[in-house]
Amino acid sequence: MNPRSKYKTKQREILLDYLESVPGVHITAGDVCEYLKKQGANIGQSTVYRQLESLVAEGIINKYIIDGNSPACFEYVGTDSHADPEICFHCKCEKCGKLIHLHCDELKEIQVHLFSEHQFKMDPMRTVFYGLCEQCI
Amino acid sequence: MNPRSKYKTKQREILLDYLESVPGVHITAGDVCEYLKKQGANIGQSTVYRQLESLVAEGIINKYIIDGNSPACFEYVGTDSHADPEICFHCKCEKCGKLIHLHCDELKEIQVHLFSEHQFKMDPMRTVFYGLCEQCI
DNA sequence: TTGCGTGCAAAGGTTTTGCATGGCA
DNA sequence: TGCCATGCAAAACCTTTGCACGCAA
Repeated sequence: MNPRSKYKTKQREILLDYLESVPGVHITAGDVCEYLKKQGANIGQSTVYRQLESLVAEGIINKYIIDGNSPACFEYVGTDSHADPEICFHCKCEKCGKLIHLHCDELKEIQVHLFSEHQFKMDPMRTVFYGLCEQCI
Repeated sequence: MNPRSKYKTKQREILLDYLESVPGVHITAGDVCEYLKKQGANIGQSTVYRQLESLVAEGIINKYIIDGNSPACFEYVGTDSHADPEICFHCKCEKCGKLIHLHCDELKEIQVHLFSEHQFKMDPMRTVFYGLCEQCI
């Protein structure tokens, strides 16, 4: 469950606090660095990238790639992995950036289909549907 | 429809011939450059990138962004714009990194479902299913 | 002749990595 | 004490851009 967070460092805590304070907002690694510098917490950019990578692996934040050349976006999604057995799917609007959480049984059939027909075990936590939301269509 | 191809240059023709010869295959800009160099057709990489961009805009090839850091993938889809463009879905193995592309009608129903039930217009070009492939399960 | 396409090199920006140091447990 | 995390700088990487030249129409 916690592939990387063996140590609880000051830097990790600061970073996590910040991400937690802006839920539902997508932030780039550069944004994080800039913000931290303003706060006087001078954390190296390598650390920021490495911690973000860890947090993604732990499922605490999500990583979104909207466009190949723009920097990746991160977003806090919480730590309640143990409490929620419900599988959650994500839709990300490419235009306004909105993240939509879906709890839909029908979508679970994708998993079944991919597994039985294509021998691919899809991971709903990591998979994001990109497209346009209701308002942006 | 043809935003850029005002001139029909030798380079464009060579590039298009190559792409046309490998339909349904994912190719990166780097792959193209390497192949062309082997063939003795020394086309500058700027030209490759610029032509690929044009061809995407014209709808002759598709561009897929699988992962933020890996290079973008291109795929020939043909010039018959009136015909039904073949939609391609992608599965990426989180373990071995293998990319599987699927041409599956059943998966198209996801699009329909997401649109009719959740008012979300999913973009297959950008959406990637993450999980584990047959060998890595 | 006109001006788009090309090619080279260099820049651009994001992310990763090497290595010595520092800090958590 | 042992090992992981950090930080700095530099590298790596893909892609874009500036500019002069060449070529299609």
